[in-house]
Amino acid sequence: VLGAALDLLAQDGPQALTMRALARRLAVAPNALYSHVPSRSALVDDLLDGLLEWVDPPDGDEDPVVGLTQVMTSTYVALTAHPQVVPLYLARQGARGPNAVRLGRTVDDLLVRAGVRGGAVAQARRILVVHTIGAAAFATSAPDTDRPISAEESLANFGQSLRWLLTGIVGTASTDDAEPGAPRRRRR
Amino acid sequence: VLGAALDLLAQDGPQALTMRALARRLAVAPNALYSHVPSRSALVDDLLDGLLEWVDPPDGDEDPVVGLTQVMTSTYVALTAHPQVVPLYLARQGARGPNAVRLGRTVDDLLVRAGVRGGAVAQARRILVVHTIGAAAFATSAPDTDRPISAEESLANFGQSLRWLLTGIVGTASTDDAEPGAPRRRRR
DNA sequence: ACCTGAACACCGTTCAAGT
DNA sequence: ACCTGAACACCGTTCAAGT
Repeated sequence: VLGAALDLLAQDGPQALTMRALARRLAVAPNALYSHVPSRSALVDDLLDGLLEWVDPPDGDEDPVVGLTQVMTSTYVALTAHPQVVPLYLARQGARGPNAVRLGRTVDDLLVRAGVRGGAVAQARRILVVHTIGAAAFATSAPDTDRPISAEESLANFGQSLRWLLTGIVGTASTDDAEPGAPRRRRR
Repeated sequence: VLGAALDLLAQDGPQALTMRALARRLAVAPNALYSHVPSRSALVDDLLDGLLEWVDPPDGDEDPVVGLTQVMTSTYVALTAHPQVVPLYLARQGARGPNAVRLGRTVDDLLVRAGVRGGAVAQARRILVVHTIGAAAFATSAPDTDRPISAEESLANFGQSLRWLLTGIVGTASTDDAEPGAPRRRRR
């Protein structure tokens, strides 16, 4: 149905995802699509939320910082796995579908378990989401002035910055209302 | 000339910035615009780089971490001051004009002065840029599930996360190849 | 240098009608 | 439920021609 839209995206880029082109690929009249999807923007929304389907939820019983690292990294990987979708994601400025909501709740839970309290939870979540989408956008964009960056490098960049952010987030929380290092289960 | 494009953007949103609408506003034929601008995408590029004109360059002799905070915050402010332009910025995935290049060099200089070395400079710059654009995008986007966020809150979010990132960046640099705190000019 | 008229090859979407 | 034909109101861009 709308899996053809993904094919079209992967093949010809986000620019080429038009209702008419999609209809052409499915060998139907352009307006036939409106029997399956209310509008082009709804189609894009479905596409975006569908991508988040592939994000692994963490096991639920490990160190919350490890869990956060897993979720955000998994999101980053899911986004960068479909480079052509990321620009659409940016144009929509984030997804609003059920998967996006579910993911937000998961992150909030982990933040709470990591010792973040009250309004800082939403703040920290927003920062993490911003950063992850932004990083995915840059990783999947054409290189500007620099030499091209490998996928491994991009992932390393992301991992590094994520570590810094998480250190800042739980560090602030723990110095405010917990023992230093308290959220961690074990020391190594 | 193309200041009318900014007016049109501010008034009717990024969606409405079309060559034909712009021509209508200027009371000329649509194709008359091609005497002033080679194409629509060139027009958008000029718009984006023009926005970066407003970023304050730091004084050049203060603490590099303070300088970085100033530059990135100024960039964030410049971006959020023109909310309608930010989506275009995202669609283009960053600017490639002269102002963008100049800004990149400024950031690199500050990073070097902060003790970051070699390949970590480009990595750190990329992270900072990603984060700043991402934060501006979220600040200027419509609220999704949450209650609306005030401009002050957004700026506070950004300042907080920027502090964390900078701590991570210079912290890593200084523990690797410098005395702890060495990049700082003075202690308070 | 800057503009116009006319045209080309596209868009998303709707409406009425068919099976 | 799913499709088609025809139409509406748009796009960006080009070409030839005018001043």
